[in-house]
Amino acid sequence: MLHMRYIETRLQKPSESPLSPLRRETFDKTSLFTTLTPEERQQIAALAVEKTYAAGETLFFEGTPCEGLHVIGSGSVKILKTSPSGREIMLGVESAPSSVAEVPLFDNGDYPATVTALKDCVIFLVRKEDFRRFCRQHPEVPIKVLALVGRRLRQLVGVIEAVTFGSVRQRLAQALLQAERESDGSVQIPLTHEELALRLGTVREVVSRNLARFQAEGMVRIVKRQIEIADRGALQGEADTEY
Amino acid sequence: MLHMRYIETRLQKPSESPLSPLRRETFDKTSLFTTLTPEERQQIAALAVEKTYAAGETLFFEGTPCEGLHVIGSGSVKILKTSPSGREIMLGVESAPSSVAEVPLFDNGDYPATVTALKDCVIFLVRKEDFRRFCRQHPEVPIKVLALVGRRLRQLVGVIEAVTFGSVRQRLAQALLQAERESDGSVQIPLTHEELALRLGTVREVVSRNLARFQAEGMVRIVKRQIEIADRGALQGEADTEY
DNA sequence: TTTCGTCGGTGACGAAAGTCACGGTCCGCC
DNA sequence: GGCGGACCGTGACTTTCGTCACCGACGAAA
Repeated sequence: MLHMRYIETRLQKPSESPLSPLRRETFDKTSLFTTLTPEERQQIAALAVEKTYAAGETLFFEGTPCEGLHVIGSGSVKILKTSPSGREIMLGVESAPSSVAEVPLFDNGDYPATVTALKDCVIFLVRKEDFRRFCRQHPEVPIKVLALVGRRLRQLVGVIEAVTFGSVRQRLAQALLQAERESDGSVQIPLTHEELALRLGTVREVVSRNLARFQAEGMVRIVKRQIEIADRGALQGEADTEY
Repeated sequence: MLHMRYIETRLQKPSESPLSPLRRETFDKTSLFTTLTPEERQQIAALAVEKTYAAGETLFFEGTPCEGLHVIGSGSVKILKTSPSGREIMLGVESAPSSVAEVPLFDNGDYPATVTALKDCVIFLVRKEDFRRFCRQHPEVPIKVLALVGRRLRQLVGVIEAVTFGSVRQRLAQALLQAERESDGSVQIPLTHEELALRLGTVREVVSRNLARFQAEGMVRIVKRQIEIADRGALQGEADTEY
């Protein structure tokens, strides 16, 4: 079996050249591999190619063929869909330790969405064939992938609900609260109006106006072009208004 | 091992009481189980509970706990999300032989959406624990589930794109073409304006007006309250207008 | 045939979102 | 300090949606 030979040569390497701490740590922590033994995690970790992206760079575009599983070692990324006229809508955010592009690994399609770095990122790319082979040898892994994909699918359903039945005002409130959570702890929102608009699938002006309303109503404060949350409770109420 | 005892008792039944033709056929045809041997398919088939639903009945509601995998033996269902104010948006359609509710099987959450029968249906319900146990014994199955969930995830991304960037007019054109495909062959669309509105996440009046426009433009004909497609090409063009 | 319930058409209106345009503000850099 | 680029605020306008209201058309059942 040629496969076996190939795997063995790849898998013996790590004992000769030990894995970087970040690489080891990443594969230890990411949810997909928690059921494996440390040795097995090293095996899969050794297969990955390390890549780095600066904030703003895009990892891949929707509609292009899938290279493999992108495991996020550090930093965070956003998953988004673009329209030809330059608008965008954000489908989700993933931060280390996590992964993106699980879906096209199994249905042999192209990437369904674009992914770009929010912060500087280190990504470990496990090639499609390597990952699928690994899955065959470790049947627990696809189960974990399913759990992850399930979570993402739920997020998507939430987005659909918000876009279909909700207003920009509501989605903005949600986005502000989420952004606050992402920027762990600080009430400051490190996003421009334009960036918020792209997350929401709308345009800058609409975000500006809605933020102005929020400020007038005392829900947010804008000092020196910095958005900060003034009344989390009120915003939360706005966010989960039932349509 | 208690598990083994349990499974054995369940699995011996079929040889004593043979499975119904529909049941056998369903599990032979549905994509999740194509990699199994006929005997294995019989095992899983034997675990299922048969249920029937009349058109319009709902199989389960979003937010309620997941019982198991719903395999569609005959008929078709729609997957949808509702708003408290009575609006709906359709996330997808599944027809026999297929299945719904794969996701909550693996992430232990509630159903993410509601599913109701479009036509009279026979459903085979495989209880969650049974299915998960079966997955552990047959690692090919989760892979197939992943492929299916992947397809659904792509559909969802498509819906998001359509509602975020598109107009009702465009989505209506898409829905008409899709409905035509579902009603295999006939140009007649067996849907009321209200039903179309619910599929699109809008309201009846808006659908009526847009249909009237389509008719004025010669894309559809409405005779005796029956919508039929008059100019498929033009509709298709309308449907995939880039935003 | 009458009746009643469902479905469809349409006008009037208001609210929200998107577009265009332009001027103002902040901030880093020469 | 002044320049320039990115970012923000806002007015004016259009279009699309959704809502309300009401009437008319159709068809099944009495």
